[in-house]
Amino acid sequence: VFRIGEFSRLARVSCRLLRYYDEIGLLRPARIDDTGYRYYGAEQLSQLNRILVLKELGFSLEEIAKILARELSAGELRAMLLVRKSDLVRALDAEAERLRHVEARIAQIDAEGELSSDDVVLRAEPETRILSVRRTIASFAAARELIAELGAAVHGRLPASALGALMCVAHAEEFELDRIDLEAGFVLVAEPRAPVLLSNGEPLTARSLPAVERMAACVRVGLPEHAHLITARISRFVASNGYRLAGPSREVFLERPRLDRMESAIVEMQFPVEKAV
Amino acid sequence: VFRIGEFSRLARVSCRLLRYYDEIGLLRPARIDDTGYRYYGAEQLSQLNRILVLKELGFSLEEIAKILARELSAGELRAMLLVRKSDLVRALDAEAERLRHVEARIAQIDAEGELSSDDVVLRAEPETRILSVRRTIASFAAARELIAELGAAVHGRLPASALGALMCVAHAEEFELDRIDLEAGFVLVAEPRAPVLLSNGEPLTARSLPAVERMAACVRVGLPEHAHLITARISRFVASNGYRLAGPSREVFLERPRLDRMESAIVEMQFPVEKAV
DNA sequence: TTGCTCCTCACGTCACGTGAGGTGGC
DNA sequence: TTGCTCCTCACGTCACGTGAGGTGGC
Repeated sequence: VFRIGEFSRLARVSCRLLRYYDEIGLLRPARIDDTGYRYYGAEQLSQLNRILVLKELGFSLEEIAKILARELSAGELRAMLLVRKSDLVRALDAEAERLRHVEARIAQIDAEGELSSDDVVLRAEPETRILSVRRTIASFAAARELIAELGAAVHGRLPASALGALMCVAHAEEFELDRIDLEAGFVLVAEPRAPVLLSNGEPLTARSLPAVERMAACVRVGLPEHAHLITARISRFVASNGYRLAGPSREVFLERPRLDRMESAIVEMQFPVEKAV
Repeated sequence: VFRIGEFSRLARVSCRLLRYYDEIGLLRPARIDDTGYRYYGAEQLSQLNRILVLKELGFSLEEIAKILARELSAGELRAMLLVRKSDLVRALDAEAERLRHVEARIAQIDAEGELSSDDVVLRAEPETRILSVRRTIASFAAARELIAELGAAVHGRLPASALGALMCVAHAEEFELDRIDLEAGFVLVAEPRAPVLLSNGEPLTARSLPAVERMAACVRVGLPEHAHLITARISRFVASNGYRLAGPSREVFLERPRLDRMESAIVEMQFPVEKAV
């Protein structure tokens, strides 16, 4: 029979852990004398090892208590293990990706002498409903006109609360300055009840932008003409972290833009990416 | 300029996070009015994204604050990233191993209909100094005699505080009941100052048992003749989790055994294992 | 006036680690 | 008596989540 100090040395755990497990009722000592000293036997060592094994498998102490009390069926245990397994697989993937990011940053310091404090974030985007038109246009000025038209079409036709941010989707595979395949529209918070028409009678289309698992995003302030700076930054991020572009890019106007002050427009540029294997 | 709610939606973080970052001085809003409302601008969005990027890389908020304040050189950053990288590699390994353990348990439930609440633990053992003799013996009774001899040799020759547990090391590759290659001795807490001799004049040897990265261990109470039950349990653990034996096994007597009551001896059986690739 | 948004506490999280201050046993 | 071991609080951890209870702005 062992006092807590020796028992903790045998089991290679801390005294605090043993007192804690006693406190929560997970592992009670065989005996506690009237001075409060805890005494453990070999039986407790087996019990403790069982607990440590289950802890290693990823169960919480609360779950372990239930398992030891045989309150869980084999089926329930199996289900818990399956959940744990898929969690582990996901965690492994995420950790491997993080490792690549860390390696990319080390390479960056080695190549450039410093860690550029980038603001390119990677995140998941859910599916989004938008109300839009798609056109091939010849200049940034034409894009600006299209946006103005959109604003006019929507004005008063839809409750302000039904509309989210203004956004553009760049569909062209190759970017040509005089032939931009552009979709422009508004994020929809609620579906429109009636068709919305442009001044030329052309209707806006409500459709879904697909969900994107990995969206590389970066905020810029300023004219669309300056977008290539951000594009370059994102490209560098994408390349150095082992991704590649995977679909049309988006520009989300975080504030409703004022056409006379586009130089202070706040835009998030978004590029869908995927692992380049 | 955005209030906290809209800003949190744009950045896809919680208001609580923004208030917390304000509280710890990591990201201050552009302006706070006299009612306490926080106002954020596009500039803050970039800052926040930088923070999120660094958080993703695994830095703590405290470290991020230092990085943003440019209090760390590129060299220091590189060093931190290297540490982070090796942590990640280790974590990946450990997670993969945990995944195999979980899979083994699922397979166990599928095969046996229940989760045996095993008490086989896996742990790292440090190098250990022991004072021992090695002999080929013909029976368990001979082993018992050897242990008795050891106890007599040590009695009074070494301070009790210098001696740890009694232990045996089973060196034989193949286990033959009548030719057991057995090493028996005591764990050394302090080196002996003078040679310690057996009754026949043979000296005990002080030597180091190598450190073992993965030691599968299980406690048993009872006669050494019953050890095969535990051995079988450990073998099953080893096989079903994708390990294989890697070196001589050990028996550690957690309590100094009384030769007349070996049936209540408390012994930890230890088997070094390695990944079976 | 009614929602909606914002505010500041303040507790909870999970499994202990780490003292502080004091007592028991040889 | 002196160490050594044990005891019970009680706070700290890390980065927020989650109410409670109340106010500001259109």
